[in-house]
Amino acid sequence: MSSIINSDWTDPECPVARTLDLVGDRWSLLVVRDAMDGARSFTEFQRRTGIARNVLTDRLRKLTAHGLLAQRTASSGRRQEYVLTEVGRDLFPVILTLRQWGERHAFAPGETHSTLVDQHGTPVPEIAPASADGTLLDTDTTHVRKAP
Amino acid sequence: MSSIINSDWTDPECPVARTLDLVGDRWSLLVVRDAMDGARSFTEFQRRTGIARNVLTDRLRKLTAHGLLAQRTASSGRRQEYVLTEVGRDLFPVILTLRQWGERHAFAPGETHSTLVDQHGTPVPEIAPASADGTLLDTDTTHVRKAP
DNA sequence: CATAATGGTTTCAATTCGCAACCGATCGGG
DNA sequence: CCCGATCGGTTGCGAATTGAAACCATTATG
Repeated sequence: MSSIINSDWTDPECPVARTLDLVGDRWSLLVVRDAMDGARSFTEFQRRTGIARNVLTDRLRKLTAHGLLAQRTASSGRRQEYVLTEVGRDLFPVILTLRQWGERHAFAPGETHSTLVDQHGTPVPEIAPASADGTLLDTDTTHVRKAP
Repeated sequence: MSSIINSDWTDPECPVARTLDLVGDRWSLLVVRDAMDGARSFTEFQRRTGIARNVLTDRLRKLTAHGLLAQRTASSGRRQEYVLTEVGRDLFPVILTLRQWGERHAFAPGETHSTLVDQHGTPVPEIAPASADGTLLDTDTTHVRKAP
């Protein structure tokens, strides 16, 4: 379908661009979202995302090739399953901030949506980026320093 | 080029999916990244991202239509410019977590990359999602609760 | 006035995507 | 053990999206 290895980056020195080169397409992050919420099998990913099967094949392979997913034999039986690696699980803050932005801006007031809760059923608080001294940070108070 | 209004969501009740419906393509988040770092003009976005001009036209229009960018007349002169709205600026945590994941996992050890710093030039600390009581949260300690 | 830059639009070829059909291997029930 | 269902894909094809380049009207600029 398409090449699995991607070693020419859109913008090699920008970490944002590199991340998007790896997971910044229409479906990869939804696959990761579902993996975080318990999906392991091809069919389960397909059912949850609604992605076309050939495209899912491609995405699972790419995510695996890039080390975000691992394919291992299911505990019982011979079936294979896809599980998040530590690298893949580390996308948690990305999925969480996407979720929180969506909750704030992509729903009409009063419209219901799913929520992320912790083990006690308590909703996860909103992420608020802050500097080391605790002051809140945003676009106006930060800037990119180019690599040396 | 393509329809500007998007009112049939991939997965209507999931905020992650809704956000990705709005900005989850190859280029939109890079446009937002550059807008956060000072780009305002068509040419400047084109130069920084390297995106094809017709696609850039489409993305700027979509981001504007969805309220992440606003098109206003530049302070001096007659030229137009694109600026982030409050909604667009609120993607800051998303861009930041994408950046931090990239820094951790998309660079070889010792490879240099740009860095996000605050007003004092101090690097922005890593985001660590935590529950209200302060315990760190990750994929294993949270789950999605479906809308009621 | 000539030239260049800006902010696009148009055209066209190449990729990518979505859909449906197909397929071999396995599972599960009778 | 046989039949049907399920799993995990692959294949083929038409449609949609993208990328590259050329073109163009409207300002700036020397």
